[in-house]
Amino acid sequence: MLDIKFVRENKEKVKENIKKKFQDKKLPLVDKVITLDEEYRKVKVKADNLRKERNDISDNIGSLMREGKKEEGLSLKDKVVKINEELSVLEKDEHKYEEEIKEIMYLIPNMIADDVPIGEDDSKNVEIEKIGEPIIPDYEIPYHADIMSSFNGIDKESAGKVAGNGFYYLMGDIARLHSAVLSYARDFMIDKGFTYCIPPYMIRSDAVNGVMSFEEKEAMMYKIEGEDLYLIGTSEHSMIAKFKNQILKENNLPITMTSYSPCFRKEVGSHGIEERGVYRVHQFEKQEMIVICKPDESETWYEKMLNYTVELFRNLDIPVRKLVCCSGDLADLKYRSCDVEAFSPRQNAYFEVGSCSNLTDAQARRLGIKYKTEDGEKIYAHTLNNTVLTPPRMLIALLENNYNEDGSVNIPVALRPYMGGKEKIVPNNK
RNA sequence: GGAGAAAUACCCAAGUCUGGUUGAAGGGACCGGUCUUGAAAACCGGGAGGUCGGGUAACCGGCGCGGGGGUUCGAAUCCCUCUUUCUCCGCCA
Repeated sequence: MLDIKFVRENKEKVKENIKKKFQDKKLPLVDKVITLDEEYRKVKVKADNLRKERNDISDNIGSLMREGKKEEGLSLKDKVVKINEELSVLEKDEHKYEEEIKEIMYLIPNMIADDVPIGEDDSKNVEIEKIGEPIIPDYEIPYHADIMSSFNGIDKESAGKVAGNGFYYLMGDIARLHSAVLSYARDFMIDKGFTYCIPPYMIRSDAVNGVMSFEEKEAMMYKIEGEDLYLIGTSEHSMIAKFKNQILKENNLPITMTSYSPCFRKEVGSHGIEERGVYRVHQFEKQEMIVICKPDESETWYEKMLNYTVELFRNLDIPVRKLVCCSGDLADLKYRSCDVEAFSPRQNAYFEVGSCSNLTDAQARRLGIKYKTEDGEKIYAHTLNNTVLTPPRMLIALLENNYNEDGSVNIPVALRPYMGGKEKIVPNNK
């Protein structure tokens, strides 16, 4: 969400930005919101003046009553009644304009960084760096679900009966590996100075509306029947909403937190749920990192956060690449974003395992997250979020990159303490 | 889940019964000063948060006492509703 004043003063820039994002259908909204804003301010001045008049007369009545001049006081009532009649019309308009303006402001995308590559969709995303040497062994790497099966580590059939498509049972070493990577990720981020947090897994509608767009909500969020509660799609939702309507102290910034949560997603839309594997599912778990900082620090934090993810994957011997999101693939609140993709030796390709984003002050303005400077000035903070890692997707990368010809899977050194010291896990039938 | 109490500015807190000179007493913290080698204490003085709007500006105005709505000429104060906190009971991992 942009500042309406910014839109007023930078009309062409805002339009240019919309074009860059290939959302030309939103172009008329800019002029519309500027007109609405002008109308709104006109009405507000009128209404403010009337309210002033009403307050004055009412005060007057009060004084007269106190002095015992009851008749005189009561005779002024009619005036105020008339003012109130006039006012009730204006206030309706005032309210209407406010709502309309807010609605449009929610639709106008955040300004994107100057160096974001221009492109319509994710096919135009730009690889900027590969880290780690991809190794494709001369033996075949099975599909991840088949690797898991060989360990008796997955049961999607039962999950289908119990919960439906898009769910899974993980078992034995595979389940343990799942917990191990999460624990490792947690400790990794704690070592980077982040505060570990376990947030609510359900949030109210006002929190939901603060952290995401209406379309996102419809496509992602599960609602609890009969309650004003939604299952979170990522802990970022509860973590950022935590600071809603708060004025933070400057010396408490940056706030750096790493949160764990299960994530629930309807995955309505383009891709749908895949039949066999655990790549796209309704429920998964995630270690997340969020930063709330001063505006001039957000770009530095963005780089740092992105590199933390890369470092973590490298610690687990998984080759990755950074893929910068192009303008059209960037969600409306984002200033810039970069996906981290892990190498799949089975497909000889990279696949998405995380996403790092700088939302500048767009999310903070929506939620009212500010900080107070030493001079007493209140400034919207910048918010950033990034995936640390998400099993089960992480398990796909881990299993494929550490798969041996005999079907066993090596455990990276960093994970061994979380796996009872095992150097590798071996399929049940061997 | 049941019964009761409460939410006032950065913090504590008066005002709510009995609506009007209360946008809010008092204190703490804060800022300036006196004293002091410096600091603390004491004393003197100072301004009060947030947000929207008008104005080149000085400045002016609206909203605002947990959120939303209502009654009224007028609401911190009365009514409804939601949220949160506390106490007691029940239930539970």
